[in-house]
Amino acid sequence: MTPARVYQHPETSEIAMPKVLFALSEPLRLNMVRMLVERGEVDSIELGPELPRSTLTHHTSLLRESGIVFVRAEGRKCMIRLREDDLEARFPGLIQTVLNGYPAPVDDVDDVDDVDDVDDEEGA
Amino acid sequence: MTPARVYQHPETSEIAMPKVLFALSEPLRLNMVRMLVERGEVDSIELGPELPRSTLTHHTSLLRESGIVFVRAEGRKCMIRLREDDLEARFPGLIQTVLNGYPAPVDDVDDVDDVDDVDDEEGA
DNA sequence: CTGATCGTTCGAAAAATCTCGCACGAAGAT
DNA sequence: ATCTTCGTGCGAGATTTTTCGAACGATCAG
Repeated sequence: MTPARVYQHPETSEIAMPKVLFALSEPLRLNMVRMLVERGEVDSIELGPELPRSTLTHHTSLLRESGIVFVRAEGRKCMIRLREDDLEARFPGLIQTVLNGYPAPVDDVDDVDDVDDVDDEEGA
Repeated sequence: MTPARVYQHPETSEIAMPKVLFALSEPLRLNMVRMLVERGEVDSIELGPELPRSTLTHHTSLLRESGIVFVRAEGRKCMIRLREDDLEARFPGLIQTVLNGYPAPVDDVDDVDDVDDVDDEEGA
């Protein structure tokens, strides 16, 4: 099992607030982060099934390089998950605070799984 | 006393998370926000004494248009303050969470008192 | 009034970012 | 082996952002 593709990740201490905020400042990436919070580790393609592959790689790379997500290769595909512990250690409450202030797009209604590992509700 | 310059501000409900995050994603502007939290309302020039005026206007305008600050003309100069209540109502805890994760530059030593509380009276 | 200072706007130039087609190597299926 | 699918890197083009000088009106001191 030699990992074919190796991904570079910043150390926890290297994660910088401006880079993280910039990564989160795009609705596309912010929705990706929300999905990661809700679903845990996901196949990269789930983050943007209708995006061109090179575009998707661009956004996932940016999320990875800013320290928001951890990426690992599994066979052909790559699995992506939020660096929850690292982010929580470095910027406590940030992700939750941001997501609370950014309503999920209503057009996404296909997640009917019992996903209540995330805490509490969103108002309005 | 007709206000010479009038500034457009987004309604509280119009303040959008992506725009706010983008505005905060630049160290320059993030430091401005920190100063606003610490000092309350300040003369715009205090936010960047060494910046060209047009550059300063650019950044303060961006902060204003994203809903982060309130700007008012007073004589020749313009006074800027954080929209604390509006931001807190819309994105509870966001500003504090972000600033907590972004250490102040040690370069700046003219900081008077230690920053322990921020929700206090700081009026001029 | 004159002169100085301030913030804004315009314009242009530079830098960064975003999008996406294409070719390539790696991995799985047959 | 071949064929297909996947992610990545490259390159180009488009869009956005950043910077800052110059000109202008407004304000204040004299």
